Amino acid sequence: MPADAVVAFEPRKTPLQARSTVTVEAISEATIQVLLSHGADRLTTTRVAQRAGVSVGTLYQYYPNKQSLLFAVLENHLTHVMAMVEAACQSACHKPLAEMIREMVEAFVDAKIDRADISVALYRVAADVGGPALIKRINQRSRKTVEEMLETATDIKSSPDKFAIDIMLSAMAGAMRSLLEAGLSPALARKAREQLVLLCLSYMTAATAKRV
Amino acid sequence: MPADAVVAFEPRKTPLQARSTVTVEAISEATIQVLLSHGADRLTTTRVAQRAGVSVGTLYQYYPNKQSLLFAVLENHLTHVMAMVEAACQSACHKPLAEMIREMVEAFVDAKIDRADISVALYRVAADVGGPALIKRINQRSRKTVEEMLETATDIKSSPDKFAIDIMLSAMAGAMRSLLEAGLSPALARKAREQLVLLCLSYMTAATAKRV
DNA sequence: TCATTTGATGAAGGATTCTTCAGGTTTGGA
DNA sequence: TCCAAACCTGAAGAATCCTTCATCAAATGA
Repeated sequence: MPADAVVAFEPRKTPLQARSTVTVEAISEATIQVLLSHGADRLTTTRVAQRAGVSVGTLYQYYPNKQSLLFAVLENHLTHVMAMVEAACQSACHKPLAEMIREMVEAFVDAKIDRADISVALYRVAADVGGPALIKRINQRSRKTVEEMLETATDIKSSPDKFAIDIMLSAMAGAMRSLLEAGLSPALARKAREQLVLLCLSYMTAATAKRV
Repeated sequence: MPADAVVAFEPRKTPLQARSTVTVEAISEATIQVLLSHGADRLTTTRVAQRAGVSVGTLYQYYPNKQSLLFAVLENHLTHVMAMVEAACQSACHKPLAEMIREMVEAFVDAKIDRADISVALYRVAADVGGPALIKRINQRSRKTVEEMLETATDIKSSPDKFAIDIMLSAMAGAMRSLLEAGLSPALARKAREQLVLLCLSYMTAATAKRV
């Protein structure tokens, strides 16, 4: 394969019969299982197919290559976490800054902890081809969501600039990553929530104050 | 290779003659070059050797395997960044909190920006076997360094707990990573320094206040 | 029922890459 | 000068893994 080969990520074929719907579901689930039990670098298409109870050929009928498989799982996870955050941002509109931040951060932390093992497994996948671009998209969308929420805050005159929001979100995600990778007991999880809220809130407060 | 095989990271043999000293230096440098030009997943031992102007066999005389090669480069980078941070912490002892944080954060940001390309290339290496353990060690040492510095602060009664420091450091590193991966222009670099200082300082201030 | 479409199989091709080792070259000291 | 140790070479072994395709099985609908 040439160095600059273009890799397709889109599914090759969409299931029509009920039978194949079950199959793609099984493959998707098996991908996560193998990711958890063997790790990203020892995940092979044959192993995934075996775990899903189908043959490799079947796998390649729905995913053009191995990367598209991992990409699909990563996209699914990120989309899910982001949906949680978006919902929190929706419900926190027109409230004071402190409540906004708390709801948003807690939604993020809870979503991550809820799928801690998958999160950890996917941190390696995220570095693969396609991952960075996807993350960039998700980041931009997250930034926009938070930005729009902050504009409705009842107790600040002007919301912080885009750059500050980016910093906050990446700091939050980075700290969370470190915590997850270190292994997070339920006891620490509560503390983590609290501290991450404090981190984001104190920064947002400071960043906002500067512009009033 | 069995799933739980133990991989050696230590150099296989230490150079005695001047000739071989040059060789290992060339191999180490070539590893970085290949990392930058081809990326972590397209780095092969043959390519590194070729770039270094030696044969593969020579490479394997000093590094027991490919991973130890990458491990060495990663360790070198992390150690360098950490030395910068430690120096800053040293010189910031017995000063007010705000100055401490500023010096520490700026040292970190500058060190990272100074080797931005290597940093980005190594983020993928860091996820490989051996990386997590190394990072854990570095994190602990960083935490200790910052902790000791904070205890000499002239304007706070009690320093924040370990957990809060961990959060701050991982948030700082996470935000920096995101910035580096997005590509950081010199203009943005200044803004990043400033904002990361604000992030860490506002959090430390808040975390400290709670315990006084 | 039966033809057509959809789905599944898995051995084998093809490509990549790590690592070794038998044999050669260079160095440094006696 | 000469030898032993250090150093270097690179073709080949060995292992792994992605992906295809000829072939078979199942489902759909007319």
